Amino acid sequence: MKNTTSFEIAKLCGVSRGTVYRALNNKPGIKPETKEKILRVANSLGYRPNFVAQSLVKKKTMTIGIIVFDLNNRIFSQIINSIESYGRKNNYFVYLTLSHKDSDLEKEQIQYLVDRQVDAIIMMSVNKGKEFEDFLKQFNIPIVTFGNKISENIPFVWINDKQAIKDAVSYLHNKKYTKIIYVCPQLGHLYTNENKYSPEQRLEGFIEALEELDDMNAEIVSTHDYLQTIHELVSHSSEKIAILCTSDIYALQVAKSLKKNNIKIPEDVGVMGFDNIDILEFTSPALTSISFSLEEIGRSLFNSIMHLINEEDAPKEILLDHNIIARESV
Amino acid sequence: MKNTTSFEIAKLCGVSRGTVYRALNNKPGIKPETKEKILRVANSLGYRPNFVAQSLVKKKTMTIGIIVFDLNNRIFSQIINSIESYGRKNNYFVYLTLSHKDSDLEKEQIQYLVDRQVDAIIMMSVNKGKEFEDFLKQFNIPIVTFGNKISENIPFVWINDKQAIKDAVSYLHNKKYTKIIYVCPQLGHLYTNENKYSPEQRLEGFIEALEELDDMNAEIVSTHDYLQTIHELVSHSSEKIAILCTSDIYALQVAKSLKKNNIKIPEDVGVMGFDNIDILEFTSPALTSISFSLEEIGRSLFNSIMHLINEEDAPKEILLDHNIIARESV
DNA sequence: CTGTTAGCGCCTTCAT
DNA sequence: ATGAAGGCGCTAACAG
Repeated sequence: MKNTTSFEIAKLCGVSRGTVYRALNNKPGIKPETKEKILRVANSLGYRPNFVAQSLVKKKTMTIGIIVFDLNNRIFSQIINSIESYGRKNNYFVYLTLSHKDSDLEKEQIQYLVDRQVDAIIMMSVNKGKEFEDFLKQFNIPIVTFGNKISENIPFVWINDKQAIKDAVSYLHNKKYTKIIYVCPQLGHLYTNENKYSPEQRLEGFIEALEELDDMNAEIVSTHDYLQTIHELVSHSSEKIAILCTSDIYALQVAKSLKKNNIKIPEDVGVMGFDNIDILEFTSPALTSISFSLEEIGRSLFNSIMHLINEEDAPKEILLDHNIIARESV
Repeated sequence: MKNTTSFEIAKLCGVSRGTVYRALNNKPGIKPETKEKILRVANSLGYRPNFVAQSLVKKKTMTIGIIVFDLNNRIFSQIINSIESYGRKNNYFVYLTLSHKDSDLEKEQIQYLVDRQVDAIIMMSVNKGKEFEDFLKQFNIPIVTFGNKISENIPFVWINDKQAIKDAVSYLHNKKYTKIIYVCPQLGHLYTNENKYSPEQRLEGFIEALEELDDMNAEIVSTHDYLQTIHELVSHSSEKIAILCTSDIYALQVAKSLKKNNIKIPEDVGVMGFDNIDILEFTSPALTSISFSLEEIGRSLFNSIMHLINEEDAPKEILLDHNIIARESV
């Protein structure tokens, strides 16, 4: 069963397609009676404009492409959830594509999104640097990023990672901890080209924070066997130690490992996470973490992308608020 | 900067668009030399076919619409993750749309997806029943569902909820529990039209399981203040009680509440969840739960939808395996 | 006010 | 082996 077209309505009403178009799109210059008749007929036929044809001629698809690593990370899900909601209210639909942290795949996905004429792209990218920026420039399409900044020239919405870690250190300092074990993903591999802007910023924040303190010792753990390393560090020390993790998943892992070794949190050692994922309250002890609003990040991303789509400027960097959610683990 | 079209290539090569088309699409009936030349020119111009134009004429957009409640539920994220992966390998893109459990919104989203000419829809629906089935039928578009079954006529991929709960009960029975408190969402409201197929199946499974056992007491808790209710049930009883929750979130909530009241798990009372979300191992005690592969559900959904798109039959019901992940809470 | 016409960029059939 | 022409369904400028 074919869809009815504006042409069929025209025939049925004994008018031209131009007139039908005017009626359907509230264009001026049409007699009220004919307009009404056309609308009535269109309605009775269940007429729906062909969106693809519209897109073709208008060169606008009312869709936004989103690229993230995957949906295992709750952060991505929640940001997408937020973008989708704002999108819907503005008649934008969302293409969801995953890069699986594969830089070639990511580029491929961008190419495909562009092929499909999306009006804009929102992404957290694996790629980075000038070359990638040029790659993006060639498409001449609005792009907004989050999490990992690509360059100063591409709008970026996130939190102030550096300050967040500084705040965490200061929080721990106030709690009289004398040593912080900082747990983060591996950085600075020369052989990888992965964009690790966010973790890098956090590490910088950590180092800067330490420089401002003279009564705080520190250790940075980023190896694969970090649990083992931490265990050793904790065992052979008489200091008051806090373990500051750059993601809640690390923190949960650490807490589990400590408990298994009968090390008490927070009595023996403190643990702090980052992201404030939704189940922290269910662990015991409940984990202290750094929180920020993913809903707001989504809103801000959408906001910026709308500006760009409308050929207005968008801020090159928007850093939203974060705050420490104090629970029992530290 | 405009995109190059096949027409421009034609001009540059001094051939017609038809010939360009043949070259670009590996169609027979073209001299190798001209083909090569066209391809070379196309390549040097960075030619990319206009996907929208293609969709218009082919009446195929190579996109699948997905509708779920929202992305707060990890289950949805993971299923979508899976579908996206299979989709990508087959050149399908995914429109992600959320219904927020709003039945009108869900219908609207379906309409919009159809307007955008998606090739198929995969969804977990809020709507149900004959009327909704007819609503869907009118679009004449491949649809596959999961989680909540709409009707016997619309393909459905999920697990055997009923059997899963039966297995859980039998597992608890073997563990010598004499009473089960079953925690589930509110069901059977006459004034709501929400599709609660999955929770209903689970409840039926629970009731059937009980009927087969004569040494098992039970209590069903589905009120909003279930934590309070449970607390009372647990306090005033000398039986060996297990609390069987139809979702891990309930189970976590219950466990937290019990711990707060100094009731020990599993010594004083057992707790069991459903879904086996990824952080159960981090709680203490680690929660026993019912697990099933969301990756497989995604794969199966995609598989069925491909069959339907290719106008082949797809099974009306596919129930994948589940199994109990024994941890410490029961 | 309404009709005509020419695209958008691609696919497809029919001639040559 | 190639070209010409019509069509997908809608938009938009121009006539009348």
